[in-house]
Amino acid sequence: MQNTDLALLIDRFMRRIHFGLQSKAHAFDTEKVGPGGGIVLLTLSDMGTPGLQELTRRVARDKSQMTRTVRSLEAKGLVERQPSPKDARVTLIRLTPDGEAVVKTLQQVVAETIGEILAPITEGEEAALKSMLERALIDSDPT
Amino acid sequence: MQNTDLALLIDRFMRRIHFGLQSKAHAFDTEKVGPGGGIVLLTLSDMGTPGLQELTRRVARDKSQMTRTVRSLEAKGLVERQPSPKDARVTLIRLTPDGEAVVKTLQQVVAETIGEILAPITEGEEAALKSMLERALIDSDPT
DNA sequence: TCGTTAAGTAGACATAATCCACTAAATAAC
DNA sequence: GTTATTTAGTGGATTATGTCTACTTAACGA
Repeated sequence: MQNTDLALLIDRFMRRIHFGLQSKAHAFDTEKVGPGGGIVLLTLSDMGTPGLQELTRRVARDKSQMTRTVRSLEAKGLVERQPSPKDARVTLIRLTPDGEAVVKTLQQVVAETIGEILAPITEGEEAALKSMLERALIDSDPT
Repeated sequence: MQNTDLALLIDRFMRRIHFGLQSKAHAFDTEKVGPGGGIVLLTLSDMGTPGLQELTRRVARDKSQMTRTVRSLEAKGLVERQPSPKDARVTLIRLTPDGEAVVKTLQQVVAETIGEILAPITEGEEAALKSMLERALIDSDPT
């Protein structure tokens, strides 16, 4: 039941990834999207065309923060926003072609970085890890 | 090689933990230590009496940030600082009895929170998860 | 002893989190 | 149908974190 160390490990792991990416950032983050924007872009490529609220929940950020992040991405031409035809309250967000291109680069660099960190882990274990996280996160909507 | 989603999963997982803890914070964070301070306290209970630099590397933060965090914990009487007898440059940091007490509470709440999130995961898998993270983080000193 | 490296501190600035109040649209209650 | 009540999104204000640089003091190697 002593799961505290797991939290610490996960924290260190996240920071390790963050660090690895940052050390390469100058080489690929040409749009100066930053970690926050990067996660949003990657998540968008996963979700398609969500509303802002949906997106916010998925990445577990604050609404207003997400508004600002998306605006900044929009200003860079990486995402588009348009009102939903079904519900005039919601704004649908989607990657532009430029955004897609950035996502591709991001995916490569992220995969490479994680690959380095997970070098001592077998592929089977890695798959197991993904599976665990997916199950743990399914409908764990912390609203 | 498409490890991008793993990074996203890990990010969401961290945020999920963060969120879970925060929703309970008012009930247990009586010292208003915050997430940053909490991680430092837990790490200290793991390390014993490290120097500030050691501690900094372990939690992967910035030196100067750590100085401030530790100072604030010291002001709350949760940690003690004393110069190392071996090297006059280093300041050793250690939990006070009050700090230990806070750590116990933290450990309980963290374990509980993670337990909730990891409910769909078997104990065996959880152990495997820890083992993986430990191996991945061993001497991955991103200095 | 001198130059260099390491530990810690402090300042300044940028980014991100957090809280709260507000508008507008949808939906539920009568 | 008109009035509450949610829900989506925005904006402001404040605080917390991250990041970079510069500086002090001590250790250490030549």
